[in-house]
This record gives sequence, structure tokens and C-alpha cells, in this order.
Amino acid sequence: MRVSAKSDYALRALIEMASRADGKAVSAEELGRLQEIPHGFLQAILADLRRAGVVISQRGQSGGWRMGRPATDVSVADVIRAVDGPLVSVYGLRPEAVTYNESAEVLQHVWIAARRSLRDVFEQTSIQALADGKLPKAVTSRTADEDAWQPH
Amino acid sequence: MRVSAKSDYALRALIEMASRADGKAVSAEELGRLQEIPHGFLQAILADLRRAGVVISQRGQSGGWRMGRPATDVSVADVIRAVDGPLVSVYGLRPEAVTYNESAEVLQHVWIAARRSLRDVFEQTSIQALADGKLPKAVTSRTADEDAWQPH
DNA sequence: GAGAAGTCGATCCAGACACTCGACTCCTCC
DNA sequence: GGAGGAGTCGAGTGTCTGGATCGACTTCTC
Repeated sequence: MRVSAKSDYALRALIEMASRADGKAVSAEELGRLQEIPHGFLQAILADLRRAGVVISQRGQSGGWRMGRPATDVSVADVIRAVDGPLVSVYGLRPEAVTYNESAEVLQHVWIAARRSLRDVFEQTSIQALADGKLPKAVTSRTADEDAWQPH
Repeated sequence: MRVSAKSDYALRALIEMASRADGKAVSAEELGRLQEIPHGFLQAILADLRRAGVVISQRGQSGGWRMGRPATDVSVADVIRAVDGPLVSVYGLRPEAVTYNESAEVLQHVWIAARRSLRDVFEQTSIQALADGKLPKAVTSRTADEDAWQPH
């Protein structure tokens, strides 16, 4: 259950992009400097996001990157899927694709429930919400409990 | 957000172990055969579970492995932590340990909420429940919706 | 009681894969 | 043209998965 550096970097870059209300393109170099992301790695991440239609690239001088669709329409789940594939996978397979023998097939239900649980959080959080610092109830209700912040 | 083979194998082996109501020890060779787990890999996984006190090993002829504490007291979360470390980590760091700059610090709340969300599922599901096929409400309520089974 | 057999325990090795990052090339606008 | 920037390619590193070997320990059998 680990979040890759790619997903984290992608989200941070998008937050920075969405904060530019003017809609001007931002260079990858600047994004990398603002969020301390290695330039080459960020380039590959932005390419993934471009293929998913999340961002648009513009070459040439005064070129750069900007949102491909409104930041309110891009969820955290969209970004993770574009950059890292399915939300949850069981060593390479999607939860609904893994096969177990009779005694272990209940495990599949657990993985499906886990994905459902993550979707509740990731699909209801948009990039715009992150840029504004206005988190949805799906997040705030789960972080209110102090126990949620203890190491687990 | 991927489940490693180690966690999956560990859970399958434990389900098989907990199904032996007689409390007799089961050899690693038999566990591996029943659940199609590579023998050497399973040996390493069982060693991790032993260090966590989840299982007990017995050498010698008619030796093998058995539960170290009641299967009702071992949750899926316990197993994942014993075998793969923290439930969710952001490229190596625990969610509460990652540091962001001002504009991105909201991301930490998202990761905390995600972990809280997973704990709701994994901590309420015991090995005994899996062995009996009697899943807790935390799981059944999330898998009831047909949409939960669609690829995401 | 001695030997044999079965089992865990630890270590090393290797291929595959993903992660991380830098260097170079090509395109676009001034 | 020239400069700034996207686009592509590839290398180094680490982790995951799996196999093999040798040693230690316990029980069973004769």
C-alpha cells in the first residue's frame, strides 16, 4: 500500500499549475524548482499526464504546461491512475482479476472493499480543492480523529 | 497502491493454517502446495510472521507451523504490517512524516485520510473471519454496491 | 540408545521489474 | 538564426520475486 514518488510529484506539480489562475503556461523547469522535483523525472510524469489529457503542453519559447481541463474536474484518483495505473493492484493484477482457490477467495472481497474505500477519498478530492486548501468532507471527516495521525 | 505478493501469500497461508481447527502444525511444504506459493519465498514470509508473533514454528519430524495467537485476534492489517511494513507509505516515508511546502501540505491530509480509510477495512477483518468466510460489515457494506466490482 | 528422516533457519544468488534521474535531440517562437 | 523549452532515450540503482544450498534441531523408528 505505498504511494509512489510519481503520484506524489504529479499531484504537487498539478497543485502548482492550478494555482496559476491566469491560465498561462508554466515551464517544467519552474515547476520542478518550486516543488523540488528532479527535472528529468518531472518531464516523464508530465508526459503521462498529457497522454491522459490532464495537461496540455506547448513547445517553443514562452511555452510550458497548463491544465487540459478544469482543475475542478480532475480528481486525485484521475492523477494516480494516469501516472501509476489502477488504484489498487494485487501484484500486478486488478482486484477483480485475481483468482484464488476456494478457501482464499474471500480475499478478493477484502481487496475490492479496500479499493472502494480509497475511491471514497481520492475521487472526491479535486486538484482545485487542493490548490484552494478546501478539502472535501470525505477527507476532513477522516482526519478529524486524532488517532488517524498516530503512526500505523 | 499495490498489494505485494508477500502480503497476499501471507494471508493465504494463514487462512489455510486457521482452517486446521485441530491446532496441529502444518508444514511449509504443504501450505505452499495448497496455495501454490513458491516454497523458498513462503519460508521467508513465515519467518517474518514468526518474528511478529503471529505464528509459531516447530522443528523436527511432524513439525511445522501453527497460529501464535487466536486467529480472531489477528487482523489483515497486522499481517500486512508484519510482512510489508506500514499500511501506507509515501515513497518510503510514513504519511505523518512527509514534509511539503506550504502550497502542497494539504496532500498530507489526503494520505492520512487514505490510511484511515484502509484501516477501517483491514483492522476489522480477522484471519478467523476469512477462514470462516464470514466477512465483517466493513467489507460487505463496501462490496455490496455493484459499481465496486467494476474496473477502476 | 543410535541412527535416520523430516522440518525449520539462515544465507547467498540471480533475473525481472520499477524507480530515479541525467543527457541529448528536436521543435517553436522571437 | 538563436534561445528557450518540450520530447526522447538510456543508464544506474534498488526492490521484488524466486531458487538453491547448507546447517541446526526435533521426532520417529529400529
